[in-house]
Amino acid sequence: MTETATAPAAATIADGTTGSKSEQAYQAIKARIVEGTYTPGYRLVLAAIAKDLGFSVVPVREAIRRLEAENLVKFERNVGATVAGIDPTEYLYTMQTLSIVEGAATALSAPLVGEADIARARAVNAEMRECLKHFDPVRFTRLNQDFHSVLFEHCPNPHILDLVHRGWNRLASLRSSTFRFVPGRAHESVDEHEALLKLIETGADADTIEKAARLHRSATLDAYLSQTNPQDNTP
Amino acid sequence: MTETATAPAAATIADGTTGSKSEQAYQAIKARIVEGTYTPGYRLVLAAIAKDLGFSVVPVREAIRRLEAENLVKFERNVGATVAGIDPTEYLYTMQTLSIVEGAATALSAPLVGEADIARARAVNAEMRECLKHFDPVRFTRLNQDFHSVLFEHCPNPHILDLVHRGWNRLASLRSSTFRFVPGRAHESVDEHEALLKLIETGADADTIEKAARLHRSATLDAYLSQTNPQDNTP
DNA sequence: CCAGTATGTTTCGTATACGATTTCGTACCT
DNA sequence: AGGTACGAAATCGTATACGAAACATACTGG
Repeated sequence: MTETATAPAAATIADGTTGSKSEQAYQAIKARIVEGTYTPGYRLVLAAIAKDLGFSVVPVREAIRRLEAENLVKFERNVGATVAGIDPTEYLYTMQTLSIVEGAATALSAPLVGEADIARARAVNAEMRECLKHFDPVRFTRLNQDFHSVLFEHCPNPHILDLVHRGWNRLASLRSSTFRFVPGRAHESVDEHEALLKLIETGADADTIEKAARLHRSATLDAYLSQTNPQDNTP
Repeated sequence: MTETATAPAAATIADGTTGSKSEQAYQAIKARIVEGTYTPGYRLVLAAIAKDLGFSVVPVREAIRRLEAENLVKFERNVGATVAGIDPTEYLYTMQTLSIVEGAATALSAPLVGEADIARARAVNAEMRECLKHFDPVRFTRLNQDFHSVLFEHCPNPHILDLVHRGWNRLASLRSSTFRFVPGRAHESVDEHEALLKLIETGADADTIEKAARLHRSATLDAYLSQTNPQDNTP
């Protein structure tokens, strides 16, 4: 569930055959970024990574190029690649984009969400509510992703789904999302989750679901913004 | 206006210094795809392109990797890359995605669209109306892109804007869009353009504009679908 | 003591080379 | 005659190697 496959269909490899080294490198580096081994700003030196993974720099270069296209790393000519940290502005852009594509994905996915899915989502949300007491932002954020994954993962349009995954991946660099900064938002979030589930359960129309999902996300963004209003570094 | 820069900011190069060969290769290949020199299905042989461009295969490989991430080319392991033609299913996915992101971009862009922009858009639309008589789908499609570019290009969120560009680029492979198949749609399209302009002019709220822009696009999609309903090759 | 230049080190960019894999044509067997 | 197996050609994947650019540092002249 926490798995966030972003690779285009052709590159999706499940069995033992791990694919080309280029592909392996891509998976490996992405994993390290998403799981936090490579923190934002970390300098990705080609030779070092190549040696570490055990093959030459060429596959590593290709992998990094792909990660660049996904905006997971920032690449500068003749200088090198660094893990793309998210400054407040980037965070805003990413969240706004995600609110739109995830809203759409959730709406498109809704008719295909079965009772079992609803139950699972509700279970996750219960865990989140439980988690509110001994508040752990990292765990809470992971559950949050699990919850939403259930709702949008059935989206029949793979392009949109891919965009949603990419958005979440970018956010994964900050381990704890907004909730670390705006703990109050966590409570509201859990409640909105339940409301969203009710909408899907009762078969509300697509537009209503889309709006709800979008608002749910942009509310998180707004909470963050009103928290950190003094900052304003436009790029 | 017809320019569709998709490259990430860092790679945007305007002056004579054309940047790395990798970058040059990327630009060159993309240009050939978009302008139709490489038609869908065209087989991109590394060595051939490298020789043609005058440098080795390594930069070409990287370029193709980037194009793959943009879904402009399809890449198959140990087989090679081909220009990603768009089959009906892909067309559907792309148009649906575009309807969503372009709708959002247009809405976000609307408050920043000035009178000059409106005038320009209206001029383009007049040309389109003119073009309806001696109908030329290719020209019409290009004007169509110009028109919409004016409306969404001010979108303050670069991520969303990038997604819109990518969508248009993918569609660029089919030179003439839907209008070749459903000429009747062209008339409606021109009328809807005017309606959209009125909405923006009068400062309609974001939601209204977004819906109008989205519907405008999905109507084109629907026209195409009802035209070619017998086909149904799910991937 | 500071500024500007020279030098050295790190890291990237690209070319070349060779092994691996697929594809296609042809000959052979049934 | 049709299908299968083998082999050659084409093409990709990766390693290695070397030149070029950027960054850090030390040195010299004012």
